[in-house]
Amino acid sequence: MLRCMSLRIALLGLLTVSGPSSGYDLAKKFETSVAHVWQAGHSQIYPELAKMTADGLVAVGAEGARGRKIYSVTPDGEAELRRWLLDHSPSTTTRSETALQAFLVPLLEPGEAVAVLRRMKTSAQAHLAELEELRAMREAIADLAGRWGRFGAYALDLGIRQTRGVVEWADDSIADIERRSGTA
Amino acid sequence: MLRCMSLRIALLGLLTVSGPSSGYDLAKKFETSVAHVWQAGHSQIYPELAKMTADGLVAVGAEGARGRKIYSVTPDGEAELRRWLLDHSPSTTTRSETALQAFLVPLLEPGEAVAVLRRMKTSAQAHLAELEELRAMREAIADLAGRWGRFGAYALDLGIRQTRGVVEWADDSIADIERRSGTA
DNA sequence: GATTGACATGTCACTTCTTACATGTCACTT
DNA sequence: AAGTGACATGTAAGAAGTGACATGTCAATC
Repeated sequence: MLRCMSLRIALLGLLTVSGPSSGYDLAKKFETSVAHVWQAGHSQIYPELAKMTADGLVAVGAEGARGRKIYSVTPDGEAELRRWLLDHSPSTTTRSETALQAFLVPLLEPGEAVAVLRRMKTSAQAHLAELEELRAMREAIADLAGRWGRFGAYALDLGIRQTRGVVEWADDSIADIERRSGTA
Repeated sequence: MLRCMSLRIALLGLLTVSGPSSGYDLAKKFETSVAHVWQAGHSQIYPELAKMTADGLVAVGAEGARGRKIYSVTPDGEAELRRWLLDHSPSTTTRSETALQAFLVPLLEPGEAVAVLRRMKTSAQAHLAELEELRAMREAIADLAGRWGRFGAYALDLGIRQTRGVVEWADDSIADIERRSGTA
């Protein structure tokens, strides 16, 4: 019954920091920023912007070259975003394939389980490197990119900590399995 | 084009450790175990079990009292589960309302941002207490519940670490915002 | 002048997920 | 005998999300 707001909130936030932008621009910026915390493709973004326009949260200003529609956040949209951030307790329902593999891994033989955990560690390390590079780039251009301020910075920090946590967890779990299977 | 397997994998895993069970039993056990990593209700579980039966991954043995259908994992089902664990690299697409709030929080005034982060910390602490109690209970009955072995234990450990990470992150972020707004 | 490729916006079919509704069984109480 | 409540299995409508397809613009190259 209650509409899931996350996508529209993400778009409102992105549009707020970007200033007036086309759907195309938003979709591009989306995949290198907000997509790290809320995945969505252009086939979801375009219809959502249309609905948000109908609901008065954003408005189309000028229509630029090549049929670009330039969206801006309306006062209603700003209020909606603020309300969601201030009043909405985020739902905790999880759906993570990584966590599911972690859950099920004891069903395998110790050797196989260790192999799976090693793969998980490797991909977490790769992800970590990506995020750390992103943060390094952000810090390097911090003075130039004042426009964005700390937008996304705390989430990036959280992502880095969580991913480091996965690497450490994988190490400890591998050690645990080897200890248990060695003594068994 | 490629089917999302997570729900059927979760059910195969649960059915493997539970032994032959009814859909009802599976749904009950699901919500206190696998649901922590992959949320699903009975209205998704019953149809999925039917599809899995059609695909030969599980089979209905006896039909017990009150129309209970007792499912078991078939050799094909076991193979499917093993294959997914061994060969499938989990997709990394995230969709977390908490992380989205973390992302957008710099759009608020410092005071408001701190309030939001405090709320996030509180709910993370509550979640942490829940998970730690779950682990304490598991350890207490470890000898009796040999049936389940380490099933779910590594995921629980990961969840506890991640949730502790959120608490620490919230503390550090609050301190960061207060420092920045104090000197500004 | 034709082709290529980035720009730009959308739709469509399909799967997945959520909430609420619907139906019936059986044990135990009153 | 009737009622309550846990047991047990489903369906249905609609929202959300995915991947592929469709269409057209414009600038630069060949």
